[in-house]
Amino acid sequence: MVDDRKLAVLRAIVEDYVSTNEPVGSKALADRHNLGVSPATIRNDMAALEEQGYIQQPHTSAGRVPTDKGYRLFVDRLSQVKPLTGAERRAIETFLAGAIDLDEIVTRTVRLLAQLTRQVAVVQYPSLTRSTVRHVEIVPLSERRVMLVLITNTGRVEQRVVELPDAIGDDRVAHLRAVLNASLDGCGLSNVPDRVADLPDRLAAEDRPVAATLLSVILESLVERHEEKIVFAGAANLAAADFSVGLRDVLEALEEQVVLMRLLGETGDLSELTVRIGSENPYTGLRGTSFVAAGYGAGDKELARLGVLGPTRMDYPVTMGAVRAVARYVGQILAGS
Amino acid sequence: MVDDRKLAVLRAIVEDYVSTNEPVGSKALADRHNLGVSPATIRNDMAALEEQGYIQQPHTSAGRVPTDKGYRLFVDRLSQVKPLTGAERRAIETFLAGAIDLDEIVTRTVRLLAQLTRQVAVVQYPSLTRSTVRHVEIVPLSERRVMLVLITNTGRVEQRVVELPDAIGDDRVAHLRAVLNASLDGCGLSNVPDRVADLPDRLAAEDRPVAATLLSVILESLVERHEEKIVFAGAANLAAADFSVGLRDVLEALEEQVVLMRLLGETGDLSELTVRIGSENPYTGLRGTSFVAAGYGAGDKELARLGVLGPTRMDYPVTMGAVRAVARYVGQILAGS
DNA sequence: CTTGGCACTCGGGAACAGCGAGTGCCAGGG
DNA sequence: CCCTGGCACTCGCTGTTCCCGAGTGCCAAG
Repeated sequence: MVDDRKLAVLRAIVEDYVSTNEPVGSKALADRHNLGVSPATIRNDMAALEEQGYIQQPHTSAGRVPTDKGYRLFVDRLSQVKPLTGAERRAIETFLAGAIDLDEIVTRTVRLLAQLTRQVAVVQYPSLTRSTVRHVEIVPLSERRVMLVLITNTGRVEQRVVELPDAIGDDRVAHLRAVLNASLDGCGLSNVPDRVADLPDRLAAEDRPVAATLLSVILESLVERHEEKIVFAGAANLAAADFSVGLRDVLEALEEQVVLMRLLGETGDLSELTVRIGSENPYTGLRGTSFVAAGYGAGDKELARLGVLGPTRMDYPVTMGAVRAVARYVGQILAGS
Repeated sequence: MVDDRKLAVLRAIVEDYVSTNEPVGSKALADRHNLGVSPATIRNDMAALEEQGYIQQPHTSAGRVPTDKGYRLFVDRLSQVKPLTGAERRAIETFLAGAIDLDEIVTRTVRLLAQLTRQVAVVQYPSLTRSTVRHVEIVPLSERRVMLVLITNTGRVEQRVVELPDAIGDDRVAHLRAVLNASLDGCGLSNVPDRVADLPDRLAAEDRPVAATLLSVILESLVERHEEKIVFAGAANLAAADFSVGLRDVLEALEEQVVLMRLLGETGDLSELTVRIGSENPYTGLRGTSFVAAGYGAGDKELARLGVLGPTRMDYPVTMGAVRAVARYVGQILAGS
């Protein structure tokens, strides 16, 4: 039913369509790829492929265009990820190596990815919930106000000003700091609630109200603040790609954190590439676009995800290569810092 | 030469063109505004206005369209800022009041402004150089690594991991922290270099290498890091405005921090509105757009700027009203927190 | 099963005409 | 001196028509 030659035809159609952006006809196929058969034969195969929903005609008597289903087959069985060139690898390395803090790593990554793929890049900040506490700092601002700073092993820093129920001196601050760090150091963020459950009981009575306030702030705003930060870059590339139709919807989707989270969120294994094509996307405004995502992380733990959004008609092998490579390099940088 | 009636005609042209987005002719003007004169008279005035460069014809025998010079005159002399409605004010207030830290204030502000004006909003983070040190924190991570955290009076937190030349114990960390805070507390960031110039000399010899390292990091990366962070939102509104021409250039400009800085940078007085129209913009990609900016700050110090980017054909009075109002509210929020 | 041939379809571009909004100019009137 | 109505003119826009050619589906022969 779908013999090898039909698959070869489908592959050729996808490749030609991606590079020319025009419906591809049987004759052009026979010319540009040496499939060893005549246009007429190709036509028969194309009819079969259309029958099964892999390709379709925009208008009667125009060439064929791959459907989402066709791209899916192409990605799953007909293509292989194209590795980057040496020059590209070196460029990535030097570009990312210059970053000095987490913010800059993420910013540089997202720009790099956008430039590399000439599409829209999306990067999620390393997830709080999957990282561990490296340090908790309490900074007195005035008698009844302190700043809580939580530092994670991924270099992320969350801070928050807290109003205290009692005035508090420097020595008590130091004590609380020591206690908090003793219980939380190295603790996975998702385990924080368990660890601190009985903390107030183990403190002197006078410390309890303050400690309770601080803990509730830590829990509510630092740990349970699931909303991961997501940034994107390369929106200008959208305008260059010709699909002006729906551009507005795509831009809107990009500014909706919720949509981005759903795009990135449904996670596969670390460094597995996820490709979501056209109507497979979870948001109607993103039909007509495909998303290539990968997880990244230090060591073997996936901390967050990143990806590239572009027209369904994109060069999947190249895009997938770029996404995979960048994900790996970011992982290395994070592990090393 | 430019008598009152001609100005009235110009005003009418701008208003009509803004609301209809079509070149406006003499007859339509006479109908929709009661200028008390006939179309023929208006035609004469329009000829004069065109002669002086305030309006122009896209094609022979089409209506007239304001030029940049025409908009400039309109903004300077023919319009007055339109205050927001009560409902809008309340919406701003409640929306901004919910913000918990600086990041969120800025994020909410930029979205609010984009939504309010249906254009692209640009907000600069409160400038480091104009704020003062509230606290310096040194957090030991390991024997030879510490994290430096600088907290400003605007709630901004800058952090950085530092490798030390010597191993250092907790007590020496505490000492350094105390010394640093003693000299820097309340100090304007631009004065930091002066304040710390002779610090190493006043320390014990064993502390000097470490102190020097820390100070150089503070100076280089925290204080002298002039590059202010700038964010934008509402790019989708660009696609809605019909000027698909040049959209790509505009998007590119928005992703260039440098361009944004130049847009915002040339500052007027606090809470003075700055309007830059079309070709007055410092970047070629932004011809065809206008930018309305205002400074904001806590109290009477301008900390940073924010603004709105849209097509030259924008509703200036309304946009200016929104920008001014949001700038004021953000100032209040910052002052209060 | 493949291939060449052939009639058919239809989107898209070129050429063309008519409409109508808008203009500039001019002569007459307050 | 300025305003006004009238009038001829311009020219972009729209709808129509026509033609071309790429591409197809089908069929009969190898």
